[in-house]
Amino acid sequence: MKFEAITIKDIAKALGLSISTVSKALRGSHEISQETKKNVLDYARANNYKPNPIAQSLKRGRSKSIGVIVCNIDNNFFSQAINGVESVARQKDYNVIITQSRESYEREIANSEHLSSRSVDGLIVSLSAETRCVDHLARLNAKGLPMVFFDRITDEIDTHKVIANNYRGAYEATRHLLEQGFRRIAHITSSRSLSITLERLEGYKAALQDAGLQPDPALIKFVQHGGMIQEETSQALSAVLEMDDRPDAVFTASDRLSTTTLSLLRKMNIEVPRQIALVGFTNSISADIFHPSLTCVVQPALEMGQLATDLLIQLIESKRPVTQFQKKVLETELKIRNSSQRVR
Amino acid sequence: MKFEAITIKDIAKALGLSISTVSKALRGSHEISQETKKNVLDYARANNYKPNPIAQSLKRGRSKSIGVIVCNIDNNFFSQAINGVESVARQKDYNVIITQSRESYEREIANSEHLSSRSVDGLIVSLSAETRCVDHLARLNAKGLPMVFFDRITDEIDTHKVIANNYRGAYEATRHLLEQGFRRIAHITSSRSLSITLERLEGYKAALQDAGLQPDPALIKFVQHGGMIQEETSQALSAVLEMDDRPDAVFTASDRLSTTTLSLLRKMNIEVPRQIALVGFTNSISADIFHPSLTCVVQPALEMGQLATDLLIQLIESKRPVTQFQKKVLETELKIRNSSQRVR
DNA sequence: TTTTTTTACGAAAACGTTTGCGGCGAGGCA
DNA sequence: TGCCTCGCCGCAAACGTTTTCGTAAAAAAA
Repeated sequence: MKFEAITIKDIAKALGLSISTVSKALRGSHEISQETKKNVLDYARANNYKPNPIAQSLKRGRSKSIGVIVCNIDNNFFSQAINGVESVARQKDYNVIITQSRESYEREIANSEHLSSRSVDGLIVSLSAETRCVDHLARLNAKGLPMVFFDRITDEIDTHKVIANNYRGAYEATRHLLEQGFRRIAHITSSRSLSITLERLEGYKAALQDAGLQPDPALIKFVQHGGMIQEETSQALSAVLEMDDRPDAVFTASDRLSTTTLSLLRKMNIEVPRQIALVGFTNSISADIFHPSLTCVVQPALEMGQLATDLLIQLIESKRPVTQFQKKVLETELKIRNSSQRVR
Repeated sequence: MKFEAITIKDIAKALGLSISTVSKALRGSHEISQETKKNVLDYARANNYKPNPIAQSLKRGRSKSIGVIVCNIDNNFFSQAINGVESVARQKDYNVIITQSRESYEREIANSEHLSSRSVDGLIVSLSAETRCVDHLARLNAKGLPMVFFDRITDEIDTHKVIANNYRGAYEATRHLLEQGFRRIAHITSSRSLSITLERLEGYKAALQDAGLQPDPALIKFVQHGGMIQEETSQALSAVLEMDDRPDAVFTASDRLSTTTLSLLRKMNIEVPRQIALVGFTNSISADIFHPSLTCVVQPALEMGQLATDLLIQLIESKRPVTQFQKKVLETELKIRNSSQRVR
């Protein structure tokens, strides 16, 4: 089962030229005559010659591919972001290798090492919920592997970062609930170790405080695996629902968390928003057909993916070591729908 | 910005051995003494030696990577399927390179050629909605590139195929609507050229006929880009809704089509299922929180991805040319929810 | 004409592996 | 002692490129 393509050597033999001449002709070198160039190019086109990218990679020490590590591809936010990555990468002739950590620290390490040994030219990373230590990535970065973080970033590695304005998104979501008249707003969020968790938590707290309310720690629940394990979300939700002074609204901080919470509330026959209101962070394209339609903070996932890829390729192709890194913050959008409407 | 790792050559130099001895020791060859092997292995481990996969690819003519072509990763069915692909591939130490055709014939061709020139060892393909001719894939397959089709397959290329039992899925969905008392059931489906379209259409028709009803061609609408372009879906839906003898139920044949249809009905203020019932093909994990919760045919996406990958790797690693190909058909599951309940 | 420059090409090394083959020393056998 | 076998290892070619350098012949300058 061998798959053989035409090589430079074949062209050289066919045209009675040397390998190096053909190579140079193909790359348009000035030291080859117009006539020879034309001959080579014509022959190459006619025989559908495609340079072997593996040989090129070996020779050039670059593979023209970038690795992506996300927790989960089966998630609206990340699939949209990857869409963005893919579009930019393709346009600049890079391949994309996608891997999933599934919120596991172990798998994140394995993936990063595997990708680097596969000689990707750079990495686009969104950290797993379990990750507390980023040494595995710091090591690779120190060795010269360019990387860009997006969404779930870390302060410990100095490189480009792309995030949504999580603070503002959360602030506005919470303020919206407050404006609707809700007073006890629970916050169900992801693992404490994630940057997005902290940022969104701060936005939530600030909105409460600006409204003269004191954030109640009992109303803040951390879900270890970001909603991937339904049982965890269920426990967090039950905990706040069983409180004596039950909250009148919930603000969920991630995609999976939001849909799961809505689903659970429905199973418990708790009416949204009459008995409890809900605002979530989600990029689901179906949020408008949920029951009730879900008010949500939408992140510019596609743009984030594109921007991260742009920055990464910039890093990869930069002649001299880059020392000035940027942290791009893109605005979110609050889509107000029924799940947050006050019912009188 | 160079990223340099330790090579066989470094090990050889350090231990005063030849390159070939080191290589053989690392691969556990019998012609190397136990002692030397141990030395080499120990040194390699101590210095975190990782063979350069690019050099190995070049030498061995295999890249240990497989390419995937789907229309759209941002789609529940496909992201789940890719999940399956990734899990099996990873386990067998293959890389996965994912590309999207976005339902474009051109992009499908470009992707397949790009992947084959990237020397993937095999391809997992689900055809685009625009694709009518599969010569580009047939050519690659004839040249010896193993491939497995899933979901949207073709009869024109003889290789392994993995599909859901679309006929039965559609049959049961339609029968369910009939049992609920609906009589005029519209069918909104994808491009005529897709295998899934035909199979689901046949199931739909058969159920009607078995119930003594004659399928009405006017009730069957084909949407060219499988729901990717909302306007097309909107037109198809409007067409059936504006009929004098308006249908009392709709059966949508794909993921995006189903969510879009529900969304559109809602925007038109048409109550589901009171004014019109709906059953869809979808793998959305949120179908239970839709308004109304959506009765749907669920495909075993994960298993399909896993199976396709198993078969592909089998093909890739087979010593002798495979001539007997299988077509695996996995059962779907009908999840009955509110959108198909008869309201009296 | 002779010398210098330019043009156009080829030889060969290199990227990091794998692998067939040949060699060398030691031990076994006659 | 001579021959064969066998265990262990190194040499070198190969995978398909890119790139440096060398070198003919042709063109320009003297």
